[in-house]
Amino acid sequence: MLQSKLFAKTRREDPKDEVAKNAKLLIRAGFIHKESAGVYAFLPLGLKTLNKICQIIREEMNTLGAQEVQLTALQAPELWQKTDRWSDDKVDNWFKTELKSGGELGLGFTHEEPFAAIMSENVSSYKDLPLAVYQIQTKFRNELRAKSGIIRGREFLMKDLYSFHTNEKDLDEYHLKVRQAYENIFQRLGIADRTFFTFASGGVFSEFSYEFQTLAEAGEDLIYVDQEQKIAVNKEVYTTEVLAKQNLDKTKLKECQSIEVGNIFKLGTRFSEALGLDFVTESGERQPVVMGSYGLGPSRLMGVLAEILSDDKGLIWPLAVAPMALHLISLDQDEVALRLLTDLESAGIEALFDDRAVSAGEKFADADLLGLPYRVVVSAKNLATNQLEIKNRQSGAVEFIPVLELVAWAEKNLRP
RNA sequence: CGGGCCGUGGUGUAACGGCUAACAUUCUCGCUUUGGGAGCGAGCGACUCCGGGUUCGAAUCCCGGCGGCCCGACCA
Repeated sequence: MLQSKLFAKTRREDPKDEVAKNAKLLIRAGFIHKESAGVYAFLPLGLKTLNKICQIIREEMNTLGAQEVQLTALQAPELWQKTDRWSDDKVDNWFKTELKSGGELGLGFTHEEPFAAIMSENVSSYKDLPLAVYQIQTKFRNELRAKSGIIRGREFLMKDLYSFHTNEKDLDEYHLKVRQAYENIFQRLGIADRTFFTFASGGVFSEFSYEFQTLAEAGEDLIYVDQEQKIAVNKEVYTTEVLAKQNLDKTKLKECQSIEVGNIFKLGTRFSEALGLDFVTESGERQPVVMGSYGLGPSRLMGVLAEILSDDKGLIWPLAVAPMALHLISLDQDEVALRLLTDLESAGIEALFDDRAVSAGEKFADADLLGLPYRVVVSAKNLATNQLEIKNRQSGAVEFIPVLELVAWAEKNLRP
């Protein structure tokens, strides 16, 4: 695609109303637009990256056998009153609105209730279980204080998976599978080595909940990491008792700042009992369904990537989620570059060609800021020896290849 | 929700209570230039967040509102 036509302009300076690195960089690079505190729009490049993150999550969810659905953001009070989560005293981050026809609706901040309710229409026998459904949907939370750019917004994208089982044991087994799927996702996103399965407070549902915490200086959470076992304990449950229970040696733990990128809750029968979600067993008894829920925030993940994979010049996207793989820069060699772009695109390789009439320095600076994985320079100097220069944004490594081999190089190096 | 700081062209900043609100950048046009945000010239672009007050006179002082950021609290 031609950069001159791209609806996104880079900025030279940091926005004054942001402190978080992820927001500063994403705004400067034209990936997102700030609408108000904690509310961000996704522009073409940002949306491409967000969609790629979603697609990776989707593939792993589908591999698990979960089915994708889309529930509504608008929520009627009745369901939530049954589980005692409608009142502002119980849940303080609802966005609620009056209906002109009378009555009230809220914007969903999570979806245990509607999922349990829908399932009660579809599950009646042990033969219907187990079952897992998920959605990737915008969630709304009326945070008292939004902060950290797109890492903690009032409107954000969330993948929420819910599983339904006949018994706890089945839930436990499924929980391990989801855990593996999450590990796969973090692997593909390039943050697996710094992301830890973490024990956290179970809140009202159970003794523990489980989180996935990614180490980052900008993190809001404090966790205690056991590097060998790749396990951590959130500060909120960091007690001698818990450590003993999880077989963790206090002297081996390291205190780290981190960002919660995913979570798993064993819900048990809290929601199914309240909402009448039950099934008939083989022996003809009626029992409540056992539920689990599993969250993952695509937009937050994007913020985390911006936060930890960037440098002082700008963003650095891993190939798997970069809006495009290649950034073509022409130094007064637009014709050749344009032909290369056409060749790449007809081979199905996404590239951005900086065809703007600006100085070389500005093109380089912007390429660094946008952070596409590879920068290809087409210049008279290189063409004199019939070569192109390819620079890896992350490692800084430079290689030269014959002009005619660009597509072959791309097919070899840019395919997942 | 408590505490602190702050709201000036698209962006980033400046301006003692007093001239036509200044500078840089972006943008437009022309020239020039192309290996790290190059140069010259000419332009476009702001009722200084909103409402009230003090004053001969308010971007500037006072009050209220709204908005932003940070610390804390909160965070299925």
